Amino acid sequence: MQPKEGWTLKIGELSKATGASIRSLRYYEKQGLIAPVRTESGYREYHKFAVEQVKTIRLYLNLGLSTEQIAGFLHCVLMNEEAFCREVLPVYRQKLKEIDEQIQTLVRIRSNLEERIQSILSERTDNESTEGTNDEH
Amino acid sequence: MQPKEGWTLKIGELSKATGASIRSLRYYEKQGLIAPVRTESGYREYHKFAVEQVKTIRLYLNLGLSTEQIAGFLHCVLMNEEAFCREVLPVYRQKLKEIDEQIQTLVRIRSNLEERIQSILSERTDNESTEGTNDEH
DNA sequence: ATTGACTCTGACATTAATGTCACGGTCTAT
DNA sequence: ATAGACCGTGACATTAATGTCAGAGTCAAT
Repeated sequence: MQPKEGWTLKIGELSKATGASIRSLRYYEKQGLIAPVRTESGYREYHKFAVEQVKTIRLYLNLGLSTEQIAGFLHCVLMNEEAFCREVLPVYRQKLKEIDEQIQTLVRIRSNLEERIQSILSERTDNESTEGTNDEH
Repeated sequence: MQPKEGWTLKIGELSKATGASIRSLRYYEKQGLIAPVRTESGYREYHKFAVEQVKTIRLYLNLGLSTEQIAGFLHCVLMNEEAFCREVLPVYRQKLKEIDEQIQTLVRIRSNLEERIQSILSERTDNESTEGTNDEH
């Protein structure tokens, strides 16, 4: 049964669509990050939006945030329940601050790295004229 | 024995100077991230540079990099063995790419968050004139 | 009705980073 | 030389995220 129009996914389909393992999807659910409904027979039924949601979750996870941290603001970011979210404003602000810090940190690392690269490059062209300056990719 | 001039640290001192636990410092060593020398009696003796090194390590760890990944380029970043580092250039470039992606992602998340905040704020002043517009900090 | 692909739950395993505890050696001051 | 603070190793525990496996139910097609 191909996902027809704007429909629901079973867990295996969602897994393939997002790259997250089935195991992980169930884990995310237990952590309160996604909430599929259930069919009569107990199968998980995911809204099509879940694809984006899960991708977002994985993205956060890759940045070193924990499911707990993510859970702290994800229902607001993902679902559009602004009304419900008013009380959550300080949380947003806090997150914003944290993200800013992370960005700063990354930028610092980035320029550090770039400096290193530059210094290697300049030393190289210094000693060995131009040999192996090719990008190997 | 206070660290006099440009001297060495024992593990406890390094721990206090960096915020990393003694346990973690030993772990970093086992992972090949730092290499203190040993006194006759077997005590670890850290160079004063180790303070910066460890801070850098923790920074990377906080960004979700593993000790293994860090080890992959840290000897180059930390020690100034550029000559030895030439072969490691592609690794640098790869990292740089990853970091750029992470930054991009974060920036995206950031503006998403900011949008949310704005929309909550505007909705609020929309409905309730000016009540509770105070920052709760 | 039977098969095969999919799903469910639950349990156990694993990896990374860290904590903690036990037991023993070291260093310094008294 | 004895105490107290520090250090060494090794073992076991823990947390987070994920893998894997077992036993059973579901669904679709034949």
